Amino acid sequence: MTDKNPKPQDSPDSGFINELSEYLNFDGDQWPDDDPDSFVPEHVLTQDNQANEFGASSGSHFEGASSRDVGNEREKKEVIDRVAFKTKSEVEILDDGFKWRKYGKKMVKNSPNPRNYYKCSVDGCAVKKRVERDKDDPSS
DNA sequence: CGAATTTGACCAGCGC
DNA sequence: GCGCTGGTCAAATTCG
Repeated sequence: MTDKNPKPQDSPDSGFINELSEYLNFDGDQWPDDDPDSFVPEHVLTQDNQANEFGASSGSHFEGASSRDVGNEREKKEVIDRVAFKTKSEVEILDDGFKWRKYGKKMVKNSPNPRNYYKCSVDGCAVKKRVERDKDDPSS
């Protein structure tokens, strides 16, 4: 963890900020391949085959920051952290420990399902989230 | 009453 | 240069 936190201050909410660091931890080079369900919110663990999805077939859907090959100050402040992962759940709002407020919805041609845009509504948290259903797996 | 959600419109970037 | 797609904002509405 280096500069993952948008606001590395000693605010009273540094408690969940610290939690955020743990969630962003898998953006680095150490993906929990041996323990894919370690970063899965317990709320998602409603099925029994979800853990298998993470380590079996969906393990190649992870994409780290795209600004790695640049090696310059190109967009280091714009693209701080970009993590893509697939979860299997009936609900779109996964409780990562934060409050997500929906601010937009868009229909994408890539998928018959609408894409939702969420923003962290917690004070000091400027994280944005893009959530869309898998066209092959509406539950994902 | 306040906060969250919804939906449409607007803007920017990219491809042709 | 124009059109298209994706992303964000803002006003109105709904729910707690």
